[in-house]
Amino acid sequence: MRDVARAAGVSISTVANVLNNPAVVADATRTRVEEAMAAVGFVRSGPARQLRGLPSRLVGSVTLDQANPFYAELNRGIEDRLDEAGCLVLACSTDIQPDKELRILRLLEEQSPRGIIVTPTGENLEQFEAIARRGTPVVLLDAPRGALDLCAVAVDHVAGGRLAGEHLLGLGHRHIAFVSATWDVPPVRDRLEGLRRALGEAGAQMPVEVRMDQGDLYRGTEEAVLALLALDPSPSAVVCLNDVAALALVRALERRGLRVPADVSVVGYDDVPFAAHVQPALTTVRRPIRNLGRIAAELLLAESTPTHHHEEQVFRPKLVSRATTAPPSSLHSAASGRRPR
Amino acid sequence: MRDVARAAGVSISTVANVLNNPAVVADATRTRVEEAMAAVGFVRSGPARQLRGLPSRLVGSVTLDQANPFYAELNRGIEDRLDEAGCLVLACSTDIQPDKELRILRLLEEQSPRGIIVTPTGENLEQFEAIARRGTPVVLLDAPRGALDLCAVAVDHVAGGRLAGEHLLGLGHRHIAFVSATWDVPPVRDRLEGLRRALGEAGAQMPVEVRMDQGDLYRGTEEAVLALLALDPSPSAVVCLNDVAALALVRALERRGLRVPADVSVVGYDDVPFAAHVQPALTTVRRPIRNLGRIAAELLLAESTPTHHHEEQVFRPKLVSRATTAPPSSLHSAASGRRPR
DNA sequence: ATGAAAGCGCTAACAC
DNA sequence: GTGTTAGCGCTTTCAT
Repeated sequence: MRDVARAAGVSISTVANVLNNPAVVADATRTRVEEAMAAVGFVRSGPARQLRGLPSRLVGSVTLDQANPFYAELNRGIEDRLDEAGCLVLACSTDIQPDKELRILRLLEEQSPRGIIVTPTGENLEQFEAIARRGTPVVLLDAPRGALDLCAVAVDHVAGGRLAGEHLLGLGHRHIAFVSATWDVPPVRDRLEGLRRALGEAGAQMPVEVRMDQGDLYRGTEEAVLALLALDPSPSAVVCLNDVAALALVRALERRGLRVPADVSVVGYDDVPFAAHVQPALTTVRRPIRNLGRIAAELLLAESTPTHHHEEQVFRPKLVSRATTAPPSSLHSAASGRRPR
Repeated sequence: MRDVARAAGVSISTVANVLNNPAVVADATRTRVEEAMAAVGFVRSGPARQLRGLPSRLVGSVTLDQANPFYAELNRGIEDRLDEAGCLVLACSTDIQPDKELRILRLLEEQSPRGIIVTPTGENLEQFEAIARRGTPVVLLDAPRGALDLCAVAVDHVAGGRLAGEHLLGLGHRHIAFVSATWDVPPVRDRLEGLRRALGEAGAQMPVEVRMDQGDLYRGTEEAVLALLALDPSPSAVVCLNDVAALALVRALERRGLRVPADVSVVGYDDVPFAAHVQPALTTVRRPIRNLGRIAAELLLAESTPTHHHEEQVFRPKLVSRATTAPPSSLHSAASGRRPR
């Protein structure tokens, strides 16, 4: 700004005025200053403005893994809304490691961003309240607000799990397994809980949980399939924690000679973009991914309005029936205690 | 820092010393200051540090669309390398709109980030040199360095297109189409160019280009398939600009009763994570996506070393032969001028 | 309509 | 070992 002022032969505050209050500046002066800005290649300093207390244009988005199709899509929703407000997304992945999450949150907080949208890795949600108290608004994603003094956008995963269960029950399945991951996270536990409730209320057998190592998608799914087949009675259907796992599982099942859905039904979760385009197309529990992101960004932006009250938006997922589910094979329904080979 | 100093009964510079030069501070004082920091809930101000000229911890990543599996994966590679250096990624999408790209670049530059990694939407690469001249290092991704005074990580897409062509020629295909998008971007043009060269050298018929509207994946692919079928001779194989398009095309082909690869072969591009897991698994031209991101981040970080020289890293893609390609059906090879119904 | 001056939170060079 | 001070680029109040 000093350079611009000198080049235009005016004071620094006049330059400031053409920037922040152009109406107050004489037309001739303004033009001169604008030309000077172009000539000098002037770029306003965000950090300096922030130091003066103006709102930051940065928003943190902390997800479990931005490469995962679900979070990639979510971040895009966040970006779209923030872009409308002239803000930028800081995309971070925790890999479900609480210490990495902590480190990232600290780093983010140091940038004094406009706020942070976070998908927590664990149960310890107080740390987010602490961040908010220190002055950086936090909105929780995929975590219930509970008693917290924060905004949240949540999905009723218990209802989602129930939806998956009821769909399979309706098709006649009685032995249903749940494939989870080696790590644990409340949204996944809730899906299993919902499935449990659906099966319990129908008097069906409780779901067996098989954990799949997603670190090595290939070996992990092979082992999960073996574990599934080793069950007695072997399940006629399996609900997966998400679509990525479901797709991998379908392939592993097929490699072992089992047909989906003829021999085993599979239901995914999320309805990520590829779910409708794989073969067979995934039956899945849909949540409006991009919109989740938009709403989270919306709540975050609203935090800076004077009359703001914290708010929770809860989404109810829907079942999308496609081609990976069907009634159980005669083998399963005729002799449910028998294991097909 | 003032609050911390007061709480610890020391001066501000002592607080600064425990932060930046802890060795020089007496143990007792240091502990006292550290306790005060915890009590006050002290968070260092990034903006203030930057104002003092210290390196920023922010790096911009400007891609065509961060929700696209290719860029999601790329950003993860960038994030992984930056994380090691304590830096954060600002993930932006241009949607291939030059004006949006310009706006985002400006916004990014205002944050005075450590640098910007950009996948350009167009041919006008001088703007990036201008940004670099103004002090924000830029590394080009998926664009050739050319005569530019910038770092770049590029992929030899001409070689990639050629690979796809040679693979299909080797299987016996002579009539090959190329599916591009409604927009144009140099990396895609290069793939077509490579394909052209391969076919030309083999004396095969030049590829026909069919543009697919990716805005509406469903209708876009339907129309693309119709256009493909309307060709005379109808192609026995098609090369797609990327894996997302390839997957959609395979599905649309199947909906029209054509089998892949029995009736038509399809080759994708990129080898995104799902490519190996769809059915039939995509034959594709692979580039090391995550690594591309890592290297780009690496080059960017290296810009701040004193002895830095701009550098270009060129990657040569590889063909991954999977299940969407096979020799042409007898129909095609017997009567190449005839169109199957 | 334009300019002078203070201060945001921090760092670094220097004095004590 | 600890404190004093100047200044990074900007905004804003107040004077002219």
